[in-house]
Amino acid sequence: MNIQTFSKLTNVSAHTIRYYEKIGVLKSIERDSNGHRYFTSKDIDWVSFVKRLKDMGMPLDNIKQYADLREKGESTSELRKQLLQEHALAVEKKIAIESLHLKNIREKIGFYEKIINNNLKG
Amino acid sequence: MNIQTFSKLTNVSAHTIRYYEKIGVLKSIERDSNGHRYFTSKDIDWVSFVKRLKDMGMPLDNIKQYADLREKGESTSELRKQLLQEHALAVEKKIAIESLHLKNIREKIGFYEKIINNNLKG
DNA sequence: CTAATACTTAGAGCTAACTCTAAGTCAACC
DNA sequence: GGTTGACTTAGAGTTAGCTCTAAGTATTAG
Repeated sequence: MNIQTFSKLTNVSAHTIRYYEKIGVLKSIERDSNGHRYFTSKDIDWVSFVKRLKDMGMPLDNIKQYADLREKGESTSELRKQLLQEHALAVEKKIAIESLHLKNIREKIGFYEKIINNNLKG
Repeated sequence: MNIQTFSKLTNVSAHTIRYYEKIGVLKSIERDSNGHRYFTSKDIDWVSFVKRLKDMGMPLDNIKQYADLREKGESTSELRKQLLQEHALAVEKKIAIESLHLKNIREKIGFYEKIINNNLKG
């Protein structure tokens, strides 16, 4: 498929796709006789995975590292696993912190409810 | 206290504190006869709250809105409560999404473990 | 009195992650 | 055969949130 179709299927703009290729997050994208990129379903899988990592707050730099390892083949499985494990831990911490903040905000909301109730009464 | 002391106590750089004042996130910071800012414990409380909102992913623009309402006094309590409630909901959604992603990543890690075990076995 | 230090301001610079522009090539339709 | 439209590239521009610089004033220490 061409870049437009790929862009629609992945929900990533053509600009961003070229950018990802430039910085090495997308690798070995093939070209046709015109020099136009063409994409396969494997590329869709990879971009979906990249999006997941991004959504979890992994910077593109780290994602690129992962992509570099992936390119080197199966011997890097252990390293890639480690990268994911480190990130999973970081996400767990983030969720824990956010939950704590959420609790604090809920308390603040409770505080506002008291004020508002008192105003209504008094 | 002066900006350096305040910076140390809040863990926010003096540059950032001036920036926050400039964009309206910090308001009514008083000045001494030299025109130097001086801060009180109330300012510490407010900056701590700002940091909490930021840590939960609220953009400075929204925090400024909140600060604007706060400046107008108690009549804006209901609006501020609403702002917080909206954000609390957004954070809940974010946590839910991150938890789902985490689950997916854990699956991927399990997949790597299988590959690595198979390789060891031969 | 001079040097060091803390503050002031306006505004430039930085980083991440895009996002867009300009200039150009190439194929396809009428 | 011209023009429309999709693609190409290098590189500039954008946004958020800082972060730093330059130029200047005021206080303090020796």
